[in-house]
Amino acid sequence: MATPLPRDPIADARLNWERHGWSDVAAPMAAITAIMRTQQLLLARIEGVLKPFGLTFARYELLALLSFARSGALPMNKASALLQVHPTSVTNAVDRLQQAGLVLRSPHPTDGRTTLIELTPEGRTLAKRATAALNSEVFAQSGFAEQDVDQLIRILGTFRRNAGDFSDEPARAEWPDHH
Amino acid sequence: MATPLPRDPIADARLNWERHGWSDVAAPMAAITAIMRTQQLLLARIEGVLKPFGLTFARYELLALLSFARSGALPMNKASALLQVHPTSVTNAVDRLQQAGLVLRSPHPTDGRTTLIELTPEGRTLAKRATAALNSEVFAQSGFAEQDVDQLIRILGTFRRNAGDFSDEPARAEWPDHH
DNA sequence: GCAATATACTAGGACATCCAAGGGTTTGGA
DNA sequence: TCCAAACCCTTGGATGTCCTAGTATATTGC
Repeated sequence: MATPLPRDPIADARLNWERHGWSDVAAPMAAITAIMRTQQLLLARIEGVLKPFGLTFARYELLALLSFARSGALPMNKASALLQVHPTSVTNAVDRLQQAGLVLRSPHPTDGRTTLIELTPEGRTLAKRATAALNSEVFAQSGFAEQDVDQLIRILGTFRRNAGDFSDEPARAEWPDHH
Repeated sequence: MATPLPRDPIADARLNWERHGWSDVAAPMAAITAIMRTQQLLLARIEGVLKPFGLTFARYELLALLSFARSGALPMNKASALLQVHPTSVTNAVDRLQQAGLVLRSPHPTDGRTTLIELTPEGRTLAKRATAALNSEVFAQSGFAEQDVDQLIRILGTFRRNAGDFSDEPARAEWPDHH
């Protein structure tokens, strides 16, 4: 990480927007830019913690998702939907996790199109250890005040719902589409 | 964008964290995951608007930065610092912008190590048009309530300062002043 | 003044993401 | 029944980000 800048570049961008007569959108521009930059900082922090485990964030997310599935296995398209990434990104992650012996592919019992991703014992162990590391080194020291965490969850939750990520109301339980 | 999920996957992840006895870090985990996902959604929206201009967000950011520099030119290392990306990312962006005739490289008048990035007239025009599009199609319809925008700017600003992005005090001080 | 150190940019490689396209499997309507 | 449409996964290509290393230029210190 380089030396801190003397001034906040996003605050400066906001001033530039206002100076050019775009005051009406200067604040949302600043908020959105701040989200982009914060994501970059958080991702770097997370990847730093995962590196000793030979994992990237994308691979960790898949591993963690599998570890929470009761059977330890999920169809690839389901993983793609839950992680909200493109199917090819899941293919990529599975390729590498499989090469590392952390997951394996198995055919779906009834649907010949579908491939199941299955956690190996090594994969389950590594997921546990990596989660413990993230919990203590990132999430427990997130850098956000407690009430700000709640604000973020609320604000970004509303945004994501409006963006079409999901459709439920806050707090309910049901598992859909068991085929 | 696929069909909305019936349930919020991040809220589910939070429940999983709590069920495994990690309640103390479940909320920060959810907040951080939400930031990652929100960034992904916003980036996709922005890139969609910029695509007709032949720009990506990375190239647009550089173009916009140059357009706010009085001389329309910046040293590459300065651009790297202000955009807070790795120098090689700037090299990459400049390569492509130069190929498109939007910027050009010129030697620094006094420092032989430094290369200046200069906006061409075409680059300046395109920056204006792209900014207008982003303002009306993204920032003016950000999907955040007005007071939530302020919250985001405050929360993420504090985070970025603590993370070492910059060192100045907030522009509009609500805290006791010390001059 | 000259060598050692620091700084600036670029080349090459690893990863991740998306899109477009292709081949196999299933489903559903004529 | 049967073929077209829908669905699932993978391959190949484009982009962006970072890291490491290498080259060139400046600055510093003796």
